[in-house]
Amino acid sequence: MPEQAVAGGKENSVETPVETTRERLLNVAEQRFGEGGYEGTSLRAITVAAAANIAAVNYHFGSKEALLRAAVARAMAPVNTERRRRLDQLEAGSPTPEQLIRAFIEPGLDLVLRRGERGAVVARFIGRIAFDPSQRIRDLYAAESDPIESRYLSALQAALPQAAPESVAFGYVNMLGLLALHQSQALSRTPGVAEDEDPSKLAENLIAFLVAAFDKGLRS
Amino acid sequence: MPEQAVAGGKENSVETPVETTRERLLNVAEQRFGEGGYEGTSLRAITVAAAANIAAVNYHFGSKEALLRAAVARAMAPVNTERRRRLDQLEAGSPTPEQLIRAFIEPGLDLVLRRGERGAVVARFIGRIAFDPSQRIRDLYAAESDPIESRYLSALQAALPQAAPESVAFGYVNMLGLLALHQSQALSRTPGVAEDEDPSKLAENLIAFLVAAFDKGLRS
DNA sequence: GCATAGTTCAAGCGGTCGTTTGAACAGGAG
DNA sequence: CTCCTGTTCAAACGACCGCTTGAACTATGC
Repeated sequence: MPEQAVAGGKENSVETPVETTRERLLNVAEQRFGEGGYEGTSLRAITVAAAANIAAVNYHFGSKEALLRAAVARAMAPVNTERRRRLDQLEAGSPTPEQLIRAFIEPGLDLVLRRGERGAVVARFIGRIAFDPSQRIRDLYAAESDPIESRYLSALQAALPQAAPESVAFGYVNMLGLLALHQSQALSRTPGVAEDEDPSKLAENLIAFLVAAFDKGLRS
Repeated sequence: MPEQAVAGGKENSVETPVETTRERLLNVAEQRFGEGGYEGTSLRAITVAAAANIAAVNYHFGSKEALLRAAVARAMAPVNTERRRRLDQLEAGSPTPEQLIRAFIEPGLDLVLRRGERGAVVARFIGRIAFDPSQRIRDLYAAESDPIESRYLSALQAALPQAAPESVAFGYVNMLGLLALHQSQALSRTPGVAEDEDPSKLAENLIAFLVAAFDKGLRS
């Protein structure tokens, strides 16, 4: 069984980008959980595809749900980092609704759709988990993006002073839902749809759609 | 075991609205599948809650998936009927985008949210199945609403002659997604949100949101 | 009464689930 | 070499899965 040196030790003279069992498990978990959902995917299916023993899951993570939690955390980390960075930057001035919407959507779609097959797998995974049938799984995703949520809401409210707070919250929920929808549709190309060929078109169209709805579609 | 007369025979002199085993199974299936998803809900959990034997599922429906199929068909029937009725009516003239959006959203939210607890259960069930993690389950929902889809798309295109066909399709997908989102959130009241108290407000807000997005947010 | 068709039942089928176990294996430190 | 720690392994655990069986029960038609 070809395995490599452990992470704790000193690195080899040349960087060897061999995946550890832990990384392989997370990669396959992203792919399978995003494809069949949490309940619909067995640990055995994951470990076989990751060329790992079944017990490796419990050794590295502790349980199936802990594996999912780790996968969600890893997938969301760069998205959250980028969102925080953009929010920090925007909060210096008086951002428009479009700037805020862009700061929310683009890290979710660009960061993730522009990176080829692997990025699309991550996108689908995030989108599916965010709307998993089970409340417990959804909470797991919510916990991961919770800290940013309140910052966005108050920034949006400031950018839309004429809109009622419930309307801003309503718009935010819709923005979140549509982002998750298009993330979860990554990898499921429907022939003839323009967005499939150019992911950046999808982001622009979604942003335009949301900007119009926020500007004209929220009651005072 | 208190059971009632069979449907095949003559009715009693007074109408006895006692549910058959078949109906109880469908009712509980709506509730549980909408709560835990298809994979996350066992037949045993359903049959226990329906006070039925587990073999009753296979006797009345044939399999777990066939039970789901029957539940989806029954839940969608009145929504589809109402949508067809409204489309027939609108296609006589030259409907505006708002009229078309209303004809799509209201049967999905009104018909289903205005009928108390039971209607909300049905709404959640439909919304969840429409975006189930498993492709096979989603197809099952799609098959149920497929015939109407093309009629809506061409009516929308006619009402928005300046918009590109891909944009109309994009807007339709978003409309479908947002409807399913708010349907699936039925029964999960978040305190302080205005729409929770008055479901008709939710429909109006969603329609206003979508109308604005369709009118100003689609590229030519 | 008796046969018949429709429905319900307890019990069990083979299979898969998430998790656990205890031994084997690897590499570094003393 | 000998510990020691971290990792992987085959095997098995009990529980639960969807589904089937064959008998019992019920109401109706003759």
